[in-house]
Amino acid sequence: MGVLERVRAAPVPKHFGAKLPLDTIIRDDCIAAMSRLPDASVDMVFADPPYNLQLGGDLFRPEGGRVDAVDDDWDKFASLQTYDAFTVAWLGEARRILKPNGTLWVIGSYHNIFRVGAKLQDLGYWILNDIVWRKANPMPNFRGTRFTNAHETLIWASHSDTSRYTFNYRAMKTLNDELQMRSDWSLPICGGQERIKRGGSKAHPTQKPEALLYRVLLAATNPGDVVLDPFFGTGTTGAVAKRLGRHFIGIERDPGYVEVAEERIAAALPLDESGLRTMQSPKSQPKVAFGTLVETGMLPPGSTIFDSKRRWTATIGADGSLTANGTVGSIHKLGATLQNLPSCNGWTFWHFERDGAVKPIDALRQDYILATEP
Amino acid sequence: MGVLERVRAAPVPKHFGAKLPLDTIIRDDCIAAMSRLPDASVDMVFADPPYNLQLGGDLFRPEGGRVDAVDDDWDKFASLQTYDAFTVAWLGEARRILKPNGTLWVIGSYHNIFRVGAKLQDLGYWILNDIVWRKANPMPNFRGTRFTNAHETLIWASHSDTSRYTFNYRAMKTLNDELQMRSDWSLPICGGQERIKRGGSKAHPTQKPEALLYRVLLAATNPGDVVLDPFFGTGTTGAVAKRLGRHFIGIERDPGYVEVAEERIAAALPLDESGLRTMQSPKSQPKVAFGTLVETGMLPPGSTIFDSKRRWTATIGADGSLTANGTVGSIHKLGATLQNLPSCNGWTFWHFERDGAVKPIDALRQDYILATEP
DNA sequence: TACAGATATGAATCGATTT
DNA sequence: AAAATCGATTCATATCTGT
Repeated sequence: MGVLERVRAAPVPKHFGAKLPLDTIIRDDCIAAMSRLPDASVDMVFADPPYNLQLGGDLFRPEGGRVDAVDDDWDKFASLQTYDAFTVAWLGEARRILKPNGTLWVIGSYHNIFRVGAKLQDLGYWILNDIVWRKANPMPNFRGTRFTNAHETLIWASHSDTSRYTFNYRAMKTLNDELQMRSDWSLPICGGQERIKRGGSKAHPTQKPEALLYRVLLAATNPGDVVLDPFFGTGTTGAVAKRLGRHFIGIERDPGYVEVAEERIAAALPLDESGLRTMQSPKSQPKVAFGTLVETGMLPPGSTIFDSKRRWTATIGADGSLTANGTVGSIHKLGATLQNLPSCNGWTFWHFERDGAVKPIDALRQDYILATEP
Repeated sequence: MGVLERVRAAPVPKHFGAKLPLDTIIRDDCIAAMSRLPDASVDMVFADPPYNLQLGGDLFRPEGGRVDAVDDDWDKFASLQTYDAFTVAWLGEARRILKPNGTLWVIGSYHNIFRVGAKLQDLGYWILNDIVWRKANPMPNFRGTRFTNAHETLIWASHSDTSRYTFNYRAMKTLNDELQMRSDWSLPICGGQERIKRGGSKAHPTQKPEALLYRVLLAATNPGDVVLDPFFGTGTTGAVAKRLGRHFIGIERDPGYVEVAEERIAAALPLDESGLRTMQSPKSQPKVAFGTLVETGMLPPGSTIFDSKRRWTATIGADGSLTANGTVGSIHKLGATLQNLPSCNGWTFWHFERDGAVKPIDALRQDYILATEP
């Protein structure tokens, strides 16, 4: 039940046999290392495999800086077929090692997650949920060419469709202020003090936040369970497992990452109550944009709104823009421009009419929030 | 350009030839109907394919690839392969019909979206974003055995990786209160007045909200574009396309759904010009050369401009060239050279002073455009 | 010290047009 | 076809710098 206080890179025996190398990092290729682990021996596999991003040339920020992109060799694959073969290989070994009632978690982005999801279904895994990690602070789309890529996807799957898997429903509900935990999780990306640095720059290009692993392990393992992470990196899974009283087995090929992970896990302490609280996601009320009221037909495009004294009337555009006196802008900006003020709260400035009554458009926003809140 | 006021189910000719059956519903199997549409003829395909993996039909039984093992999984694997064959069939036809610069949207859940995503990558589509439709009011998980399934996933993909697709960046930014639109969209599920009923119960089990299609069509089509929906159902795509001044082609096998869709689209009101207007990106504004501002005396030759921090000052030449520190170049090139950057937007980099206020020279360009617009 | 302002950065499949 | 040129584009958070 106890988790080791110290962790060392394990030697590499031919077989681990029935004895699992608990709370150690195996420094080896993930498939080779997995092949030496016994059947049906771990309770969970958490995997953060390479995404195969296929990035092109450099990307520059509007102010001139260069984006420090993932250009590591471990993320490069010759083709989609090569990536698929790699995926089937590690997913297959993981399923063999997983207990019949164990579950698999994989995280990915649109570059790879569809391939991973299809292959794990092919192998007989049974998908329980797909989880959206909604990033509170993603990198913007600098070129204005697509939607801001603001989330990653996790797949949660059991060994098979008959598995009696662990799901700590009550813990999740408590964690979510007495509401059922949903399939979309809002969490910040890993930064600040938590982000590990070496020589002034990030130790790993894709370090995951501990809050993410915290929720995964709390939801789907029990204390004392064994979690295998075949793409251990700098050991987020190991650090959180130790904090939560779960065992881990890490596999990592890169000696530099292993070294960082060893130090990190050795320093990790079981969380006390105060620590737990800080790891929970801030309850961020989703903001309602004016455009949402337009999309949902509460204020249809082409209709008009006006200020309380009807000095100005504005026509609503399909994108939620306003036009008045030949000027176009958002509800806030146009209100400021017309009044010749530096700023203006459009929600209280603009009004609409329903059944003879004139109300600020903010009332519609309140209606929307009330109608859509759980 | 105009969208038909009335819509009828189209007869089923052998071929549509070069003439598209615009703003009609083809009452037929989706793949049969698609096979009669010409190559490279539509701007967008929006598809909400069946999620049910237990497709009984023998139409797409994988040939030859019999599964030898006789166990409980046989049915499951057979149905996965059947679903894949169906997916490849309709995705392939859709790609043939799509213009080279057209885009595909598919919506699905974890049951099918990974298979669809993998197959569309295999076929050469290029994924631009995966979009999470975060349901504001999802159905709870009554048994408490999983996370509340509170989202669905859309994939947005272009015909190929070299496509020059449509993305109305500015309209999306306006719609989202002047912040870049992200890849996660919070929208309510379809209910209330919008949910179509027949005989007291819902006319279609998975009717999508119009707000979802509204955002999709506003983001990735232009007025007058043609949208093909091969799984038309009760015609949400058609209703929104008509409202937004886009053309649609619907394909639906079920006569009951076709009937509902016909009535619904006939009742939909198209927006007039004022409602259709969206904020334009500077890209589509009339181009103004820097030299024009010099010629018109807004920035006379010999006067100086500088960056916001006044680290560099440049003198304007008679031809609109700039000179600073003995270097000559365009507003963009000199800005890049001085900062030692690969590129620079001179319009926002260089500033001028008027009445004590410092403004970017782009403000002058806006003044010029406003003054000279008809 | 406190606060304001400037700077740095995160899994990114992130042009278009003319010569 | 390749190269040069034109020109459009960023949000949230953490840390550093200067007053």
